[in-house]
Amino acid sequence: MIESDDFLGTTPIAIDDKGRFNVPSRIKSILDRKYNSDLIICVKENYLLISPHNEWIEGKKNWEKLDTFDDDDGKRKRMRKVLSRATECQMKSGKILIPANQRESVGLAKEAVLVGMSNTFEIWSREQWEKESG
Amino acid sequence: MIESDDFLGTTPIAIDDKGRFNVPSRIKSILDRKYNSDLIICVKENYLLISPHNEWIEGKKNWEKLDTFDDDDGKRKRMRKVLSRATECQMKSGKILIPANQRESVGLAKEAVLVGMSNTFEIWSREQWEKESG
DNA sequence: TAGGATGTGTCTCAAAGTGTCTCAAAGTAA
DNA sequence: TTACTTTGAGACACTTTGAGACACATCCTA
Repeated sequence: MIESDDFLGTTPIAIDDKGRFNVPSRIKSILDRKYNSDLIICVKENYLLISPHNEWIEGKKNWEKLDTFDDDDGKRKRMRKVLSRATECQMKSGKILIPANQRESVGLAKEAVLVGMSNTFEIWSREQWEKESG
Repeated sequence: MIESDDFLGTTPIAIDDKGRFNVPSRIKSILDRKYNSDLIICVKENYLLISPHNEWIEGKKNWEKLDTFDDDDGKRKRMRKVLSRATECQMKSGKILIPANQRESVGLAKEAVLVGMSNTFEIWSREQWEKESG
């Protein structure tokens, strides 16, 4: 099957009682084909940002250049905020487990939404997503 | 048969109980000849916009690059707006399936209208189309 | 070392998606 | 008109997907 290499679209997902969700088949097939099961989860303002590990490494090449003289109020501050709460994770048995503290950080309950963002994807609680998109 | 390379005209189509429609032969022959079966469906205000995947890739070349740490108000938000409303799909067995949530987004029931728009085409519910064109 | 919280593998069943056939209607050529 | 071809709606059986359930594993702390 010929498919695009981009994460796209909005898919409602259900988070189970252990904090996992089934990776939608469209997303899973892109991970299988273009990347692998290794992922990085970042906590952003009101959603979670999930990158394939390879994409993370790519991005890192850019922000690693940030030198020690950058002032503390700008980008460095934002980076610290994100990196300090980021974790590695893996897709296992077609599912992704979101650690409890990250779920709490963005108020993820059972009903959630996965939003494709080209080379990464985001997980929103349904409430937050309705605010964002509505 | 004289064949144009452009999607043109207005064709009534019937959406079946699973959410598929038969691609009108005029449209199908343009897809077969000039493009292929890979498509992108975008949810617009009150209709769906379907582009051949190639056309989408062309547009994508101009996109901004996203950064893990960028603010959520700027380019990320703009990009999310576009990407979250797009889904890729394929014409299969001469039919296109419109996912349930996209059908709901624009109120597509059984009676619909396909409108050619040169290098893309649109799907309207009959009611919306009558408002738009009438 | 027992018991809770967290994390993992696998199964089931309904819903979503897919391939193919039929038949009547529309279109086309002689 | 008549005979032949193409088209499109519907039917139907099959496959894939995803939510939920459940049993088991691991880790931590008391």
